[in-house]
Amino acid sequence: MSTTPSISAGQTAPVTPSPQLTPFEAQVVEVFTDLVQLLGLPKSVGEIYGLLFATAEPLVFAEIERKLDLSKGSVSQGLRTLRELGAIIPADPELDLGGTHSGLETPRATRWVAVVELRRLLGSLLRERLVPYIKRQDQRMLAATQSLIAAEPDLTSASLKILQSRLSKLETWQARASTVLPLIGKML
Amino acid sequence: MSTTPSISAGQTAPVTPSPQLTPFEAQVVEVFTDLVQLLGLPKSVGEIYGLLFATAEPLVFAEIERKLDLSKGSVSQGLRTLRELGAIIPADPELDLGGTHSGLETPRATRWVAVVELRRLLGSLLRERLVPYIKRQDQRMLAATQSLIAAEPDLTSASLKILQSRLSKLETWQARASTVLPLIGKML
DNA sequence: TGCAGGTTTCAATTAAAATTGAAACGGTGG
DNA sequence: CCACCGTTTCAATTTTAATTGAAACCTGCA
Repeated sequence: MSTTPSISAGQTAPVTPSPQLTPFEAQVVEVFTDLVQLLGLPKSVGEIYGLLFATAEPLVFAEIERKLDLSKGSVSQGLRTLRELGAIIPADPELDLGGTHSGLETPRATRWVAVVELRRLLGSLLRERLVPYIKRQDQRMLAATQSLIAAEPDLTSASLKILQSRLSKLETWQARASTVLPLIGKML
Repeated sequence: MSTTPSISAGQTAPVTPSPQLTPFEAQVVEVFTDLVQLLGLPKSVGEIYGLLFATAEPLVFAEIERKLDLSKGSVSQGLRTLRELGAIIPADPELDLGGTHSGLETPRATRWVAVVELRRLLGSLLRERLVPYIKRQDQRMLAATQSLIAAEPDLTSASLKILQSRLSKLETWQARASTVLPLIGKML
């Protein structure tokens, strides 16, 4: 499976050593490491997703570890994150059903595949990251409003007016976000 | 090191010192530090914008520095970022027009105000961050496609099919993004 | 019960940002 | 030309986040 590796001299891959990756895999991995950093996730998460995206067959833990030259810790953590985001799924349904039908069954490793449907990815991103964020902000806005009320006597009425209008603007943003985002999630 | 932060004797304010801020200001600042970290910008940028958002009158460099207890460097860098994002503007139009009509004019400091219109903020965020990002990704996708073509002989035709379909899916994402985002920008 | 992969945990380490502060840079009025 | 004020620059530092690797933890099997 490995194309002739070890680029050796010539083009030293600079930032991304990509030791065990084909050029194609390396390119795709780069696409996703970049995307993932835009989203504020660790690079390793992008590498793992990128590798799975660039690979037709499912991969197991150990292959990911080897091809990307990552530690077990990173792979474990990265797979967990991607699983939680719904960006990867086990290739084999959880079935135990077939029974213990062979002698050479060692507890086989989970084989992972990338979820490549944009709607699913965006959907869970919204659900997992934006929605909790908005919840947090709602709390904060409430607190801010109360602080403003408490401060009232200390402000000129002109300032108060302005600040009130800004706060209400913020609340509008919030409201818009918390109605629009779930909607988008549904629409995808 | 420090497993436990070792509270020791210091009465130094802990995580959120907010030394010179009213409770209201502190709350609003928190809202924006959080938002800004979601966007992958430095915290200080959120603090500065939050302070300006929470203040009815324009503020000058020195006041920001003092109220947020930031270094000159951070304030300068933060103001620059916010300016570039179109999130703040000078309160006083750049006018020199009136002429040098007074004797007590020291080179006055720029007074900054927050831009509070969501559409403007989102618009420039799209323009300044997402659009350049998409440009970069376009490049990468091209490279990836070429790599795949180059690798063709090394792949089973089944794998090749799958990878080609994934790539084209990626390209679709890209295309959608690069048409939809500018559109959104306009619509705001 | 013991063993053998496979995976997770978590303190220590390393890498990556962000922040600082001192020095340099205008530009303006004296 | 000089001295001053507001601002920017940038190397050094600090802070924060990601990565590592060894040990613990399953779980099914013999």
